[in-house]
Amino acid sequence: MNIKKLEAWYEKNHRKLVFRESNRPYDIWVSEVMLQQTQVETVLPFFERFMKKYPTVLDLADAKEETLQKAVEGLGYYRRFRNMHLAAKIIKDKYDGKFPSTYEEIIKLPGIGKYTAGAIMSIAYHQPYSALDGNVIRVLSRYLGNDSDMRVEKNKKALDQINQSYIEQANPNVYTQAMMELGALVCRPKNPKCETCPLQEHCFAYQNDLVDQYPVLSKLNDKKEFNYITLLIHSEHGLFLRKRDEELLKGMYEYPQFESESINSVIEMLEEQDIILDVYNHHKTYKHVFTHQVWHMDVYEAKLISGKLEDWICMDLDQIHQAPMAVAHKKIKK
DNA sequence: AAGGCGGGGAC
DNA sequence: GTCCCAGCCTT
Repeated sequence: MNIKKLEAWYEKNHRKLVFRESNRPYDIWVSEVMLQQTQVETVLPFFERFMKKYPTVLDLADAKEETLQKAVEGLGYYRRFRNMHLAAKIIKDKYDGKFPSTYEEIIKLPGIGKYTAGAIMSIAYHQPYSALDGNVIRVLSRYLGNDSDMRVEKNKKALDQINQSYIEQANPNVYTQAMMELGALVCRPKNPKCETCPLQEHCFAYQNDLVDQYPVLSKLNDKKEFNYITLLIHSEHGLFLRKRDEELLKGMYEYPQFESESINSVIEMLEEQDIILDVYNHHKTYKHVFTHQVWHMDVYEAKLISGKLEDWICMDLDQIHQAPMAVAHKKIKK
């Protein structure tokens, strides 16, 4: 690979991104975790607010769980930030607040896998460690004409080793960022701009007019569909919400909902638990799509006549505004 | 090795 | 609307 040409392309064409203006490992870490599964444009405002709120790893370690969740509300994959919080506490307690500087220590931290560890090592510490994300997989599989399924771990590992051999010949800091930037700006999933690509001369896919055949990614399983009756339960002091305890959207607040297709069966089910509702309005039907699930939410408004479930929390409008809530329920609005 | 885990952007 | 994108962790 013509690494010199790649690096020159990067120096001339890369975007100016706030999280690249710092070389603190903390900043690189926070941005890379936010960038997992998430586009740069989406991350930008979150990163700036986050850094104002938690300027150092010690501020993050001392953060209140719900305040932190609220700070990342809307980014999705919230487990990332529960792990980040745990890692910050480990850095505070075990590393005296100083971000560890070896690959072996960094990859042990919760929420940091091979990619993020490689990104921190190369970008923040200028060490030659491969950081193979989706962008780099796309660039390399096209460049090399590698048509193996990149959802299969051993195929990814083969590409990772090639990437490792490249970064050892490069300026690690520039190389990692250049490959990701090339994947984002030029070697895009659709409508790649091959005519401006610094690697086109030796790119297998481009030279053979096969760019749209790469990377090869096997299909994901179908999504499971769920029908919910979702309740906006009014009482004198506000609405009832509950805090989710299951892995999906753990810790986020939601309106009580029950897996069912009819409001009447939910009313009956609650009556058996001595909860009497006056359901007075069918608000709207919402659909929310996750990676592996689809929720169909039939939303009703009700007045609570008597009783309540253990996990129902009455909140006024201000409290609801403060509570971290996933988009699935946040978009339910009157 | 496979499945769970959100949300947004392109079209 | 439909399709596409994608690291880390648990099982």
